[in-house]
Amino acid sequence: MGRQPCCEKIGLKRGPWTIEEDHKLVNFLINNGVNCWRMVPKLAGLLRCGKSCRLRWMNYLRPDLKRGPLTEDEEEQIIQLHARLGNRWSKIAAHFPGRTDNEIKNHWNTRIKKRLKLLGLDPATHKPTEQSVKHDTEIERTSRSNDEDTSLQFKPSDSTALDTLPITEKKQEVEFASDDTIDLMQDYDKLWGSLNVEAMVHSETNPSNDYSPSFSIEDSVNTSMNESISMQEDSQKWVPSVDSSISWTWDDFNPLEDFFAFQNLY
DNA sequence: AATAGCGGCAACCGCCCTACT
DNA sequence: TAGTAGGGCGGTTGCCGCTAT
Repeated sequence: MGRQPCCEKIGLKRGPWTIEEDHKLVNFLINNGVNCWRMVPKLAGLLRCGKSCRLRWMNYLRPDLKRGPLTEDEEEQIIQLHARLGNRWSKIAAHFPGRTDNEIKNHWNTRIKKRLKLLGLDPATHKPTEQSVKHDTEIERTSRSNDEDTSLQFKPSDSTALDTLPITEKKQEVEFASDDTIDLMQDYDKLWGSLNVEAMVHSETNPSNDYSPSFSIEDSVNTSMNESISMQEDSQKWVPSVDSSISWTWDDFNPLEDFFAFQNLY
């Protein structure tokens, strides 16, 4: 006996959301908040499944979303977190206020995976591929024979990250961070430190692409782990009181322009 | 100018987890 | 304690726009 579907799919709309649907959903959530996602489409007058509404809101319409490409700094953090957490995208996303798990997952699949492969690392295991192991051994031998090139030695810059985690998560993450993983994290620092990877990747994959993040790295750096955790907690509460907590400053949010343009029609 | 190939990303699917009764 | 409903999550799909030919 299979599980019942989350909703009656017959007669429901699927595919990309229209401006009008976005407007209805945002309007409803602002005025009413959400107690039960299943009821949202009915009450908001949408021919969508409740899950679809939730997804649209969480991944696209939420006003606290940070739009724009991920910075190099964020990418590095994602790689380090992935080494500890694996494909637990929501856990990883929790460290990046304003970023969604879907966004990070997509970014991982489309860009970071390639980047790691270029570095000779298997994105799934974070272990060097066979070829690169050979290559690495060569380098290791050379650097050792050339004597103590300290520039290649690991500096544990990320060693304090775990300290800022909640105890339960800390336990979970420490369990995941095997010796192998820690070694790999050390390798990352070595690799990132010694290579101008960004330039390399872009010159190989898209020479004309001028990679320029639309916001400063400071944004993410200034957001400490503690802040991200408190925001994570806040995000559990804010939806029901959405009307009081939103400051509508979706400057870069294209659909919003359309949303307001749409609203002017009334 | 047309079109095939490719990459990025929004959205869907279905299983898992948790809270509630 | 067991059963159930509903939300959360990760994997996957398919569309759209860009680029190369």
